[in-house]
Amino acid sequence: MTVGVRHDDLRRRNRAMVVGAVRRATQPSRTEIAATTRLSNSTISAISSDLIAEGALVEVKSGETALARRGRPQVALGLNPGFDSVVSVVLTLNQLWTSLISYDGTVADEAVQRLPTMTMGKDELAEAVVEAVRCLLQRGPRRRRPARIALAVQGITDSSDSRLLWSPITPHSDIAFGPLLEERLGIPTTVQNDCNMIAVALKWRWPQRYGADFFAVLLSNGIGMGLMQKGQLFTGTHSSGGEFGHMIHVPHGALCRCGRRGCIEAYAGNYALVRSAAGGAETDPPAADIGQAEIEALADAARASEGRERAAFRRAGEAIGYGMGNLFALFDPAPVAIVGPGALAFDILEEPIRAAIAQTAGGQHSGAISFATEPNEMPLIREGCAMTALAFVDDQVAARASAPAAHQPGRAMA
Amino acid sequence: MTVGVRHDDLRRRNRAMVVGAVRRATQPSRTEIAATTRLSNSTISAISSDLIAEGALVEVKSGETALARRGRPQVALGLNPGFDSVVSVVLTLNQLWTSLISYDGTVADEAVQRLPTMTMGKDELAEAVVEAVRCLLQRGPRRRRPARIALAVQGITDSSDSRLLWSPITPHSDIAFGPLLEERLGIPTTVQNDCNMIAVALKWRWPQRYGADFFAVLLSNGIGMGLMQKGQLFTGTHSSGGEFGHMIHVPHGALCRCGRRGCIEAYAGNYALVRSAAGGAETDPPAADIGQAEIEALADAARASEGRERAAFRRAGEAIGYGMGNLFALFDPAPVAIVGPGALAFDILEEPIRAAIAQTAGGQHSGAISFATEPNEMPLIREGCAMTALAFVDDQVAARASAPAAHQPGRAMA
DNA sequence: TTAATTTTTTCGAGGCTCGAAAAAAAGAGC
DNA sequence: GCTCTTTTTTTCGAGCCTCGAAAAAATTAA
Repeated sequence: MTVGVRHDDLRRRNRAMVVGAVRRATQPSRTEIAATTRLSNSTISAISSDLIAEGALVEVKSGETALARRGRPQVALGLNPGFDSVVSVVLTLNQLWTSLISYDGTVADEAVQRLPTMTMGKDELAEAVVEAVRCLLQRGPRRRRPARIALAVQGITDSSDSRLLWSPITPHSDIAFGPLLEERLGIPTTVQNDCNMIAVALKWRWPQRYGADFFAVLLSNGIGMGLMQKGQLFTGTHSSGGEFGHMIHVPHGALCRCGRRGCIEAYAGNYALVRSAAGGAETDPPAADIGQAEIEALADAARASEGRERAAFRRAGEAIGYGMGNLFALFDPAPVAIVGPGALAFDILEEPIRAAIAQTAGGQHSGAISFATEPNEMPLIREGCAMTALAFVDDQVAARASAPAAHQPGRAMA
Repeated sequence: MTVGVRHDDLRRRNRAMVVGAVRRATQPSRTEIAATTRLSNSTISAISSDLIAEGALVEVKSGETALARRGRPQVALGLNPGFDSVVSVVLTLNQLWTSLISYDGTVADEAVQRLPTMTMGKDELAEAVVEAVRCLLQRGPRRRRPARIALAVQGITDSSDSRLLWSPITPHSDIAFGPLLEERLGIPTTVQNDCNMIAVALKWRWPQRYGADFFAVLLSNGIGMGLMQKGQLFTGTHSSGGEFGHMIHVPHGALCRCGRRGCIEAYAGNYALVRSAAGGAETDPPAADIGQAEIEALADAARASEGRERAAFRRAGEAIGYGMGNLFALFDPAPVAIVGPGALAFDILEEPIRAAIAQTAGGQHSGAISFATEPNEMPLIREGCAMTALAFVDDQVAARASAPAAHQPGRAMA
């Protein structure tokens, strides 16, 4: 913050507080908002009446009177679903999910399609995304153009959240999804890392479990991580950062999908489990796409008896555990969410993970570290993506200095 | 930020901006401050006249007219050295440095003493620090009590910056320096990690080289790191964090001073170099305090010919390089400062460090990463410590709502 | 129907920043 | 030495913003 705070910044921030309070709480009254924001009732009254006049908020007449108390009943405020909308797009290996989200966060429409991402051309892939969004927007009732698109992809995005720098789902690099979608559809677009979206979603869904500090580790074909630190989503300085899966576990170690040697992913990714359980050499080339069934069969075999499968999971757990220990050395220990297909094998992974953490700087707290599992990552990614897009709209709403109110009768001039 | 912005926060922030601008720039004029803060001239005028009335700032009559231009000459504003003072204390293995710093950042007095930190009792050590500060304060001319003490130590501090949780310079853990010094001397005290202070100092000294993002790696008997990310000093959530030296380089690897196996320090710390060059086993117990001369002899031997010494430095560089590569995977690449005695051997370390980084996720930029060396870490630690203490005073100054002005004539009431 | 209670709005006071104008403090030119 | 020009700094009124107190509104309890 090198720049001074001007007078209008104050209003903007307090408007953001009010919108944020309404989004976080479920239909709070003005008095409740005043309590959580610690602003005075008069300020909340002024700001909320502005926001209602602008159409962002609505007074909700709850049919069931919440609590028949004495006194003037509280008036619940809610987000006006029709005020605006956003699009959340999730691009995974061979699949493309699109959702239309109302301003209040409800899903208005949704679509999934298959897409051969690995074999498509660069432009072809980008155009497919444009087309999918266009299709989604055209098939519903006639609506205003959404205010924002958020696109989540596995891989590395740039710091301006507009480009996909690298991803395992496509052989192409540096795809400018942001500028392209903006040009073709006229909608500002951000590109986000999928694991970061998982972290965002976890915080929204279970704010008491996933508070200011936690790790979300995605165990799937690749290994990803999203990290909340001091209440903020952690990102790199030039990119999405947090490339946990490609931290080096063993120098000169197993061959990774990324071409390097000894990455955590090269021990804990699905392809690594298959390679290791099959008794292949660590330098055998990684398989492309492993089916979920194959991994489950491996896990069952590992549960059944000692053998190559169990050893493979042990090596995977060790890689994850040492990696997490290194994270703890940097960030300090925090709760961990194990997300994705790998969560189904967490019963086999937990012991080696904890054993490895105990060997690291985070080790003194090894027993106290809480793990939770969440096998299905897709709903989280979509939800995080939607909330990220909505956060942009909320910022815009907060910044919109009490709208010019042109052609808007019923509003007295001061 | 869950709490609303009230009206007085605005003034507080803008006062902080002005104080900060004066501290950063060298005696700027009001107009220059207005330019850097983007506040209006009237606001700067009002705030700076308040700050002058309160005694924090002074108008500096520079003997040499900076630039004989036409028009009313600018009046330079400076920090009033006599306004307040702070104490910076640096506790290292067997040494204790204390400095009295004026509000303008100049060193008013300074003292060093030897101290057998490894053999002293817990209370004894703490009392020695109290006594050293008391001694420093008593020997000069009679002054007001300093506003703040900042204590820098190698090791891990807690998140409230008041306790030393663990340190290699003493066998004791969890020493409450903060509360103790505050109780005994009546001066609020913060305890800080030494490498974090190095990072702070680098940013103050060479803001263009060490800007918003850089790593400061201390190579000494132990391995430490301070990290600036997005303009902020990086710290853990419960502790000072950033324990680079105790990230695991090789699982089940060499024995570290901390008792664990395979830490980066166990390959790159002074004791590790000596152990490795002597042909000792990786599990040989680490030596306590290695003299600087011994390391320089090792480095000379390594420069002279291929052999065990050169191999030791190569292993050290590899450990550092892989560790930095892992940092780059999380934070993204950034300039690196190699600080401390190890900087003198950087000519031998650079090649293996770069080679290792090239094997990691940060590898694509391996050649572009800039290294700078700074062999003498003590001045940096003391400087960072002083600036940290002064930052607290600046915050207080900013928060002090235009002082009651009691018994202060010559100030018209509005 | 009246009293009590709680929420929400209204209103004036006090602060803060800003732009414009005025004041201040120099050099330039004659 | 005097006036004009230029630049910095201060002054002053306008416009916002938040706050506390009081008023208004909307309900239950008696």
